[in-house]
Amino acid sequence: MLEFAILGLLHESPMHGYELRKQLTAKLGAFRAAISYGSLYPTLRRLQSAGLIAEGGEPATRATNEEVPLLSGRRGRVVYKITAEGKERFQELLGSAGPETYDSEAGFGVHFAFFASTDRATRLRILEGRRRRVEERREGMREFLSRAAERLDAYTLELQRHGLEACEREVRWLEELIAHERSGKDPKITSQPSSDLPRRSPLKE
Amino acid sequence: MLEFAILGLLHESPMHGYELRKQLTAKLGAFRAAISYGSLYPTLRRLQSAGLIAEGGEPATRATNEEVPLLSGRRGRVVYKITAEGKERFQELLGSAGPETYDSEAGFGVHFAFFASTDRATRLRILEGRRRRVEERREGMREFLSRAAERLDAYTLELQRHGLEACEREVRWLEELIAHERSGKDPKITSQPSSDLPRRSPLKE
DNA sequence: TTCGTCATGTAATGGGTTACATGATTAC
DNA sequence: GTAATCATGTAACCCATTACATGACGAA
Repeated sequence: MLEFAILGLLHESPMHGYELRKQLTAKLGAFRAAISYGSLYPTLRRLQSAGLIAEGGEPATRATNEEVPLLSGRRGRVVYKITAEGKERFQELLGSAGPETYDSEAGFGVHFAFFASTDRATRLRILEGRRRRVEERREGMREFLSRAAERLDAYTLELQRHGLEACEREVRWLEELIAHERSGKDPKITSQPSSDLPRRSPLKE
Repeated sequence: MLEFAILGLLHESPMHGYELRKQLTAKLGAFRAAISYGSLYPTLRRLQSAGLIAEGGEPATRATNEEVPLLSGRRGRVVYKITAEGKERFQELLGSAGPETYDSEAGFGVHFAFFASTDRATRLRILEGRRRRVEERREGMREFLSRAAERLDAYTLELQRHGLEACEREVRWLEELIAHERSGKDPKITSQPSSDLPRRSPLKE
């Protein structure tokens, strides 16, 4: 998961670890807490050893100022960039549709977060796979609820009901997204019909 | 988490490992996948070593038949029961309101699943603590969305929006539960107003 | 000069999972 | 007799976390 996310971000632009964590927190924040440095830095090491990323990228071209921040002798930032093998690996992970892609919130979430880097066919495959999983889960809970409701205490029941509702909502959400993919347009912003937030420009793909 | 859940279930009735897993899956299934035996059995060992549970309970009195299933010489089932120290520990965990109780889905979920074994004051404390956390998270996402929306691609944005919505719904849910606790009644079953599922009897407490 | 935040890292630990191994019991 | 499911367990691994340690840089 971390590997995937790091490759995905470095695919967009070179970055150092600290910045990477901030971006990660932003990109994955919807379904996951911030990752720790104790996890991030060792992973960067591992990716570097594996040849998927390398030191010495030019950090994202920020405007005109920004005169190379004179980090001569000191420990300073280590800017990483993705390598050719890294890009290959990232594409491989993007397209992979194993159970890990649908099972966990995290697995699906990371893939979704990088949907902008994939083609429509892959997006549809993943969305449909996820929908199937959530539907299975939903059916399991429904069946369980109708069979065992009388043996459960009120709180357990309420928890179950809440979980079931979450499944139902996720299925609806996925269905909208699937329909939208099929229609060939950008994912719509469903919550702010009269929002002051700017509409997205077409996806690069 | 596992420790808590095991103690909670054995508090209700003695059980062997396999059965424990099934019950666990049922009770925690709303927010968590089934736990593995590779995790369950070692934990049972640990709890036994710690003196919180002990071998040799009478499994839940099931009807009249059930002539002690002659497990004489073989490996057979190992039925565990909770000890006095175990009960003490369970009460301690039930009442504990550290960050782990609110932060993770799992931490809150386990506590909630055993709400029937707690007093109203503890329930309220936990529900309000959880609400505060989710509100914080919600605010963080709102702020982020309004600040950074134009720099995000459509999919990341949609993921963010979906996450925010989930937070908002959870807060509403918690609010209902809190109001209900304060009113002094059982948690209502909100989804099946004309359900054929039986209504719950008053909570034991 | 001190505080916040930027920035990188290590060691110990945690809390699980998967895969494997074994065997009894029940239903067909 | 054979397949499903009940039942218990171990070993290897995974993917992270927390706590700790270090230090530079900018702003008050």
